Amino acid sequence: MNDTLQPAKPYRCEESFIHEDQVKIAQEHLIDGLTSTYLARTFQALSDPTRVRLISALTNAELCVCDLAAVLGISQSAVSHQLRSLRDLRLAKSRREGREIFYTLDDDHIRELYELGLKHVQHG
Amino acid sequence: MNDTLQPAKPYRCEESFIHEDQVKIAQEHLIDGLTSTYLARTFQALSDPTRVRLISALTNAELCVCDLAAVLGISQSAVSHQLRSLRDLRLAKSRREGREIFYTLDDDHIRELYELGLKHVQHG
DNA sequence: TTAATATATGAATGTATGCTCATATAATCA
DNA sequence: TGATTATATGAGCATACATTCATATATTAA
Repeated sequence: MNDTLQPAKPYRCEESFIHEDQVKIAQEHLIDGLTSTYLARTFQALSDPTRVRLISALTNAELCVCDLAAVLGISQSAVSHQLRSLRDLRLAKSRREGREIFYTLDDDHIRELYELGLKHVQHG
Repeated sequence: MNDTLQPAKPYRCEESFIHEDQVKIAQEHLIDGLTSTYLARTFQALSDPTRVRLISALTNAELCVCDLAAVLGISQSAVSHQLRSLRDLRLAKSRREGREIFYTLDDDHIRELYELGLKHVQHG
């Protein structure tokens, strides 16, 4: 039959990739939905000024909730809520001593992430 | 006069720091409000699954909007909106070629941040 | 046991954000 | 020029989130 009767549809984006080679590379590095969700959550934990300040305060010291609130100048409740986020996402961990609870960064990845981000901000 | 008539107020959190030494260290590392805002915004750019996937696709390839949409399997409009966020926050940059616009990561800090975050997620 | 203190948490509220839909802009092609 | 294609963007909507307020839990002191 005559293939030309139905003109080939234009090489449009919705139907096929335009730049096959680059797309191939991109597909190899593309992360899946679940990984992207977890990764996004990690960065999300650092996406608030208050939490970033908490991280900065904890980079080299172990502090109780009360002192963290005082250092940042915000309410105890607000600090507690944010610390919970940091704890849930394994960015910070806590230790009880009597009626106080002391917080530190969970591991060195966090400090590295924080410092790398800071470098980016201060460099631009 | 007798100092004991007015009992010294308890060493409460609202009035003074409890752990002076740790507080001092924390204060030295505490970042100011403006810096924390900028830093938080940078992380915020990475705090969404779609944007993280865009970053992952761009780690080793330069892609046009259309191919990015196809690779991620989402609408062109959604991609454009997210690319704008990435551009505004200097995580990605664009280059026009005819009617196509190609995106790449803005600099190596971004790739490093992404890879460090990924390491954290995959390690836990 | 009662009071005081440190921390956590649920509800409410205002604000931000991500997507979709429709449309605008910009570049190429016929 | 008019049609097509690639990308950008504004409005609208539904959802998520950060803070505050009130209150609960847990530990120590009296």
